[in-house]
Amino acid sequence: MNSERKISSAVINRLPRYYRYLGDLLESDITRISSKELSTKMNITASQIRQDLNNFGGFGQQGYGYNVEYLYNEIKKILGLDRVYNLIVVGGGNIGQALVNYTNFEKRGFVITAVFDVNPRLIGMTIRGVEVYDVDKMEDFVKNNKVDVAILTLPRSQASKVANDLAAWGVKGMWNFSHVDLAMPEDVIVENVHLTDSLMTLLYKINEVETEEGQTPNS
Amino acid sequence: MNSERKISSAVINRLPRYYRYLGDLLESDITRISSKELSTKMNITASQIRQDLNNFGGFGQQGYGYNVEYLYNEIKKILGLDRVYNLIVVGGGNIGQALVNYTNFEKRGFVITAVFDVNPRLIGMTIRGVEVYDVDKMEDFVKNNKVDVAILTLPRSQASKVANDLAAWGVKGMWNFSHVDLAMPEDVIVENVHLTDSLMTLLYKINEVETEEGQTPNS
DNA sequence: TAGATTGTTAATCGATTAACAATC
DNA sequence: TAGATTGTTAATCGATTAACAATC
Repeated sequence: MNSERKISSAVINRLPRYYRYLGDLLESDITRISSKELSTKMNITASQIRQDLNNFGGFGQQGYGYNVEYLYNEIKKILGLDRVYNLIVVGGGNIGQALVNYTNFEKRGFVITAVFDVNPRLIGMTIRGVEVYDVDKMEDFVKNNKVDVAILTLPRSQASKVANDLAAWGVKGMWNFSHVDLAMPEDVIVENVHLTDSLMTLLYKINEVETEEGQTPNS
Repeated sequence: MNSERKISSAVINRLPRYYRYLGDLLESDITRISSKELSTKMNITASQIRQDLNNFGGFGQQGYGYNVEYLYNEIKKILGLDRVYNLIVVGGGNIGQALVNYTNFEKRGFVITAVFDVNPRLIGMTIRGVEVYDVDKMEDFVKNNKVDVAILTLPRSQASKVANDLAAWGVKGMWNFSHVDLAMPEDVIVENVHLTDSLMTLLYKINEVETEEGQTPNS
């Protein structure tokens, strides 16, 4: 609640996973869970769970564990999921369109309000009710509508310039699917989704396993 | 080259980024680079670069630095990118289709050979030349064609069962876009792309910055 | 009350950074 | 040769795990 010390990225990255598991428990009508039980389900240590949660407060009770619904809602608040966010998609290609069509986002309160592209064949179209505008309308749009996050799904060559513009116009969050690293002012947050990199690490690990097996017959 | 000790995930996750920067340098006709220069470009320490690379061998030369083209090709080999991989997409929805349409994959040697879905309206269709089959044809396909990686872009409810089947049929790599954690045998590698989780951590950080600013006027 | 389980401090482990001798 | 920069060892830092007193 009070920002006593900075929470490490490692912890933050685990929060959505806790949130998901607690949501599942809630759906299974489980009302309480101990860090021990949750640790078994999630394949992490109970110690880590308790340490992680205690960064944000004491949500449990000795001898009892955690109330699932209460903890779920607390994590929801911590993640800031108790309100709606407005997002725009910049780059109406494959991935941009797929994200607009992903209906689960809306259910969670992530609302895509506009798509921007340079392609005249896309401009004026509507994707699941969301209009595609010419990028030259973007400045106006961003300045006249609350935009929490820009989803960058445009070619590498254009991403940096566009991100700089958006940051200058006040957008504080960049969800970056473009295959470049963005240099942003420190009050602008960038979260990268580098799909190609992700696939490459998978391939590395597949080959690593194959090599190991070749060398030491029984793992 | 020889698997003396296990390389940590932290290192592996950085390899694609090195590869990308070296590729960019190569395109700019830069022939040599020191760890110092590269560290400035990449915003990491020179020490980390040298440590990372030395997990795989000594690719540099004292007093000179690293030959860009040589290092680029070495990392390419380390990542296993010197050959072609066959992938299948399981779940022909938005994201599945977007990945099939993403032409950059093919250029890198990631070839999508088939899409599987349950939806009769998709089955028989062709996406950029790739046929969509009924999932009940999947076992045959996997057993008769080399499939390096299955891209899982199906609903949460079905993902675990399908992944288990695929693993049983010999698929060693799962690129998992479904919002569940998969429990696989240890010779099967899972790389998760949990888009919702990624967006949630972004939102957390945006709110964190706003709070800080509210409390301490000048950062 | 006794048992269970938290919150938290201390110990361990691993990853990053610094330092420097080796050497191109 | 002198200067530069690596490869590698040692020091530091941070994150994870273990332990246990507090307490429901």
